[in-house]
Amino acid sequence: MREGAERPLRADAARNRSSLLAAAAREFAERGPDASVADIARRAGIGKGTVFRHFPTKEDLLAAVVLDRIEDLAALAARLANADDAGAALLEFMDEAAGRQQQLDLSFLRESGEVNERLAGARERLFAAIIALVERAQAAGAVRGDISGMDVILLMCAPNHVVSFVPDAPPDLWRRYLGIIFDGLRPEGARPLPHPAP
Amino acid sequence: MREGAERPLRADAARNRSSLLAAAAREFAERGPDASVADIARRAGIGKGTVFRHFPTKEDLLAAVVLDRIEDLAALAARLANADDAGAALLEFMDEAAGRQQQLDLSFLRESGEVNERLAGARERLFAAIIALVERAQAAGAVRGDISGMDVILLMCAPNHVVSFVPDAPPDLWRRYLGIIFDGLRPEGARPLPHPAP
DNA sequence: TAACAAGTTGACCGCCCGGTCCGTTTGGCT
DNA sequence: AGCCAAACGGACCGGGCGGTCAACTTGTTA
Repeated sequence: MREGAERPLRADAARNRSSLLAAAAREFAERGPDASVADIARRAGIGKGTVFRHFPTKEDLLAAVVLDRIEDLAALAARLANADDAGAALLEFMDEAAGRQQQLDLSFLRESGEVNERLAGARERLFAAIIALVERAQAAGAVRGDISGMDVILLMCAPNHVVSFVPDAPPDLWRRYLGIIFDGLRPEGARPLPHPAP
Repeated sequence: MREGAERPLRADAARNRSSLLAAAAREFAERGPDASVADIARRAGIGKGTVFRHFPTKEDLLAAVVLDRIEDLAALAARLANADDAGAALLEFMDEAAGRQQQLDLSFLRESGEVNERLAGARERLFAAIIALVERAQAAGAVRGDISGMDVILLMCAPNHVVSFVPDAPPDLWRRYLGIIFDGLRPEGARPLPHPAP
């Protein structure tokens, strides 16, 4: 049998796999990366052993969920890459990004970075797409010049994190903080920044 | 024996208590609120049982550390309350706040909120002082009008959090993101915010 | 339909954690 | 010095975690 030739999953296995991924996505989103495998399995309606048959490690499961998110965001960024209003495109990207990954914050940045080959690749593609969005927005004069793409990547999820501390937050309060942060990215009234970008 | 009349600690107990608090502060700052009690005890050079003699619960220990931070910040805010330049005072407060509590983020906002009476009181005093700083800065025209004190409280620690995701971050990279966020609080170029303050 | 590989399962393992307990040590008072 | 309450410390406990395994079930293929 060749390396790349993967035999198709059995029907029940494929069904279990997809409900497992869905359950893991919900559970990680709600409880963070420390959600227990047993809870995820229960939520997916499968046994704990089955989880480890599909993913050798909890970290691999998390990486699979994160990979989905990354590819989702990369597709979004690609779709916005040629928008007419580059500034609005960047804002829309940050808005959608924050909205989609409620709570599953930047863990995809460092977590399992070297563990998973595909994940590292997808992350690079996402980063490149974001950087392109930022540079177009800068060229259009919608974003200050002393900002790097990495700045946007880092600030992207701050709204969700910030909101996670208010007890009964309305579900779109994060938009308020995205608004504030995005205003900080605008050229109007920008002060020189005290430290170079990473 | 009266209620309020607390007998003084024995000399060794007082010594242990303070080194315990110091170790806990360092350990919580480095590893987050999930730092283990055993590690803290080892770092303080005392037995695990001694930790629980001083604080009945790990959460109480964390609350004590957090209380220190809160009172520290409240004193800072009080010192800046009458500064000449109200805008600079607010910026300095956020700068110092972010700098002092490297990584021990906003947990003090919700964690152990109702557990500890003193902590809740100190938190209210800190909040009031921050709100006063913000209102003075607004009156001076240094901060946009549609911002509440709570916004500043929530955004205060975002720089630290954001920076915690970059692998080998220089120790004052957070200043960059504080700069961006603070620019977002300025009146110049502010767009209307999409959601009311909490 | 018969037979087998692929898939499933929950009991089980080792580990680490917060918290308890009691035998031991030690500082303060007379 | 001698006493004792206060303080100490580490073995210990119960619980939950990630991960394993061998017995069992099921989809697929001929």
